[in-house]
Amino acid sequence: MEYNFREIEKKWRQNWIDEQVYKVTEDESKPKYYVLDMFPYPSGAGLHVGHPLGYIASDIYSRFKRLQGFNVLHPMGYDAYGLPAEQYAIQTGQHPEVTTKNNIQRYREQMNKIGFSYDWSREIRTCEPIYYKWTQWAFIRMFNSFYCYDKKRALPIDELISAFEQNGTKGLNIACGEEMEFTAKEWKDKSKVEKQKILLNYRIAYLGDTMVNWCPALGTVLANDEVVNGLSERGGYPVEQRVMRQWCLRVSAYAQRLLNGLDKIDWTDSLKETQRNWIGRSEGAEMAFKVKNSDIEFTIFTTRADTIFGVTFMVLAPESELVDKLTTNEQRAEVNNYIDITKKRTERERIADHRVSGVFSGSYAINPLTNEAIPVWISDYVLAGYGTGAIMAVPAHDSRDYAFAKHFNLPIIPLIKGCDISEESFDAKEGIMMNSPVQGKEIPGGLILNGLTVPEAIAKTKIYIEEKKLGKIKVNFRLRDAIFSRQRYWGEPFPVYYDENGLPQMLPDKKLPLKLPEVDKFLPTETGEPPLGRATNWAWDTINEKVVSCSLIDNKTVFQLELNTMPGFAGSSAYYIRYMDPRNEQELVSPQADKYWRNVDLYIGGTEHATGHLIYSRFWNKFLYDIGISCEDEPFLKLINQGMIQGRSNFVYRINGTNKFVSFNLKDQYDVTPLHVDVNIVVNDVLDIEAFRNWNPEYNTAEFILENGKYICGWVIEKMSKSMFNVVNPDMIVDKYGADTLRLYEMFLGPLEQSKPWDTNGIDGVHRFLKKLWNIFYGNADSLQITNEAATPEELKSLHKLIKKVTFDIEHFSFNTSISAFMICLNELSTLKCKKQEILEQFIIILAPFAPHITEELWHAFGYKSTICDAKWPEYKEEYLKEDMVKYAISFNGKARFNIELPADMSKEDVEKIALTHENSTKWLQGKEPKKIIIVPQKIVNIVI
RNA sequence: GCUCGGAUGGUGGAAUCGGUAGACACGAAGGACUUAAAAUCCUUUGGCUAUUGCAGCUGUGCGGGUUCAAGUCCCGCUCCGAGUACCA
Repeated sequence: MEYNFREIEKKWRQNWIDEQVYKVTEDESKPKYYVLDMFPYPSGAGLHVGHPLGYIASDIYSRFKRLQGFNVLHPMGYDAYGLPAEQYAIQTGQHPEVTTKNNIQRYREQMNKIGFSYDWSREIRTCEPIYYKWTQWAFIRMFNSFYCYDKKRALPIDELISAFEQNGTKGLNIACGEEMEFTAKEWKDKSKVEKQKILLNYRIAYLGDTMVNWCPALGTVLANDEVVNGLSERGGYPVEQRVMRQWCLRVSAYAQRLLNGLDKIDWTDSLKETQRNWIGRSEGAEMAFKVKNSDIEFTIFTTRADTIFGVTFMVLAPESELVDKLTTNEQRAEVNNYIDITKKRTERERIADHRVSGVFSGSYAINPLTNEAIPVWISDYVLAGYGTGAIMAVPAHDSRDYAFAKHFNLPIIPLIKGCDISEESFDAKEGIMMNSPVQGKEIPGGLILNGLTVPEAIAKTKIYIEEKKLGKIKVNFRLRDAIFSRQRYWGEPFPVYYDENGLPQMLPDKKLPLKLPEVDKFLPTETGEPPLGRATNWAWDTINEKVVSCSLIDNKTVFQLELNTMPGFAGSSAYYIRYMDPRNEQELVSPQADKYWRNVDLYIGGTEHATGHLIYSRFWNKFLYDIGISCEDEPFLKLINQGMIQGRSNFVYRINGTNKFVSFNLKDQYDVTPLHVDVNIVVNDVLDIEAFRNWNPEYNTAEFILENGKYICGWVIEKMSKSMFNVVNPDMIVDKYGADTLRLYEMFLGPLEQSKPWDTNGIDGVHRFLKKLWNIFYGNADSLQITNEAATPEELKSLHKLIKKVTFDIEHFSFNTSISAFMICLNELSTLKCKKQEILEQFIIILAPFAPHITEELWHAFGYKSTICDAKWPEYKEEYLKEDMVKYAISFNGKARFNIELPADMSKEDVEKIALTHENSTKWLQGKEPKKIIIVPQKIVNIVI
């Protein structure tokens, strides 16, 4: 009987759906294991062959864990809100919901064909109200919380209000936008509106004025990656920097916890490092500088307090509020001119173009350690958003300050003995201090750093600053708060309306979800409002607590609802929690479900989410942990990044000016143009000439110059894309070879975490393996050719070697090597002509996670029901693996010379004796006495002469 | 610039604790079966030298080092990839 994979796979796909074998529920009798894939954005192009890589790996792991007796939660869903569907809607008028639904259906069909063991009853879609209700709910919780650094957690905002009422801001160590100070009395005297405004400075979800990329032509804020060279990625319109009032999440409050948490989780070092860099903790000091002839004082942040004696100027960011205060009348015109110029430059331009620019403010600051007056400059190399937006410049020991000083001819004072600063600054934190203070400028009782090493100087300066109250030790983070508003249609609406004072108010929980309204077009309004401004029913009636027509807005009881929507990461930040209890309408997750499933044990996905989703998710989870919803502080215990699958494009070579094509190895003899050719009509780099003629009418009459009767194509690795004709669709592979072959092949391609090109050149190998397996069972017969004879030691050894290897490999996510092991074992078994059920049964079980369809069919042929229900992962037994004879390599001075086979239980001394007296040994020893003999058990006997 | 990876036959890749490098697979060459093709099976396959027979040398990007023994560990480079970037 032939291996008819099409029929087998179809049959079992249906059976699994009918029997609901993948449905899981909380089961206290079994240990839980949660395996999660990063859910996809359902794009119009469908899945290509690169998408399933991680899904196959996680599926193998899930099935493996299930066979080991774990209760495995393995869900899938869709990150359904997003830009492409909205852009498509703008162009075609097609509602994004319709496009999204169609795309989801296609994704689902494609995934079903690959035989994944998802519990589809738990499917979630971020754009469905039953799901986004809880995104909105969590947002309201964040609005009603603040972050306390002392308790290291989020707390209800009411606690902050009572703290203000009792002591004002005294003694509070809490996350905020700008530092505020007031007494309890001052607080009580403030109006209700003022109080609300102050509270926004502390809420975890807050409305704040932040610098954004604003694209006037598109009428929306753009994310950094949507802006290319100062122009919008879509349409190429200019983008400007603008301060806008936006919803933000105070992610920065969690910076230290996000950093600490990395030590507790099993992620790759490189990914942890990426997150550490992104969080960017830097320890330093904040120091106050007085302005000469003024009572103004400003603070700067520095990690090099030790270089204070080398400060020769100060620099303010152009956006800093201090600029206006410190600019003197003589300099005002010049400063304003400079500010105007920098405003027009986009963030991109500033980053791309590092030319030195700046302007003198006219003011001088007083160095608190030397009492010298130093000029205050303004330059765009200082960023408003980091630290205090002001720096002390030490040109001798900072390359940017150095460039600035050289350009404007400002003094440079070297502080490290022997450093050469004629060409560039000396930035390293090493060496012995000098000029600190400069000889002859010592202040009685002042700080002296001369002769100390840099680390000693840093420590001493910090202590001095604190003692003299010149400043304080401060830890700064690069991690910034997340901007949470988008001027988009296709996203979660905010459960927010604006009251008569323009202050945001949350909708009551019981009225959630606030559903996305219908609009006539998916564009901004004529007055520049976001698309939701087009909705006619988008006002909140506070009396009847429902959405009503905008025409009823009176700003007394009926108010405007928020017009922004939430960004893409809103829905993906806590989806893994929702899978635990996806249909619960009363709670985000029931405490029972949460306590059972806890968090994700294994998360597989791409590395591109390192500084986005994986930071937001950890933040979101920590918040839910603080408010008692999630019982775990970290959401993803182990994380594996699957590599990207690149395209492998094929080329044909057309002789210029003709319709003649020359084979790859002969092309150098002609004047040719390489042309992309559809990889689907090329097999092992050999062109299917007939298919090529039919591929494009232009090539109907094409002629070919062949080598060895074949047309060989050239190839190159590039991104998988339609325009390169290198997109390979998984459906096609499933159709041609079957899902099991696709699964095995994608794993066999190479290490999971490595990026690699898709290349079907080796797919026959794994397909042959499955055919060979089938032939062991059926051969040419139509009935099973299996016996009940007892297995021989050789057969048992081959099998148990395999069990040991595959168990180890799966646990280490080394799927490519386990497939090799299957092939080796199958070859051994066919050499032994093994047809024994005892052996083959177990072979089938361990292959089941990799190739579920064929194994299910063969398992069923044994008379069992389903590997998913009645199979158990076998344990290997060392006793079967024992070798009777051990091969020793006899080596002289580390060079292996010959092999001998000796009984495994022979003592070291006897092995030594035999090795030395072996006839071949005398040749190498030449009568000399060996200096040393080293025996590595079961491997090598090394004789040192 | 900084951080983190990587470099092994014609190709994808193995070598899990420093122990006979090249498993497994593809491709290629030769052979068997077949009217023929497909499918299947067998042999060879890092390079060089030798080949009637054994065999020998060399070899994991480059240059050093440690060790009886290095693809693996240490030092110094080269190249490639990823992330990040005026973060004071």
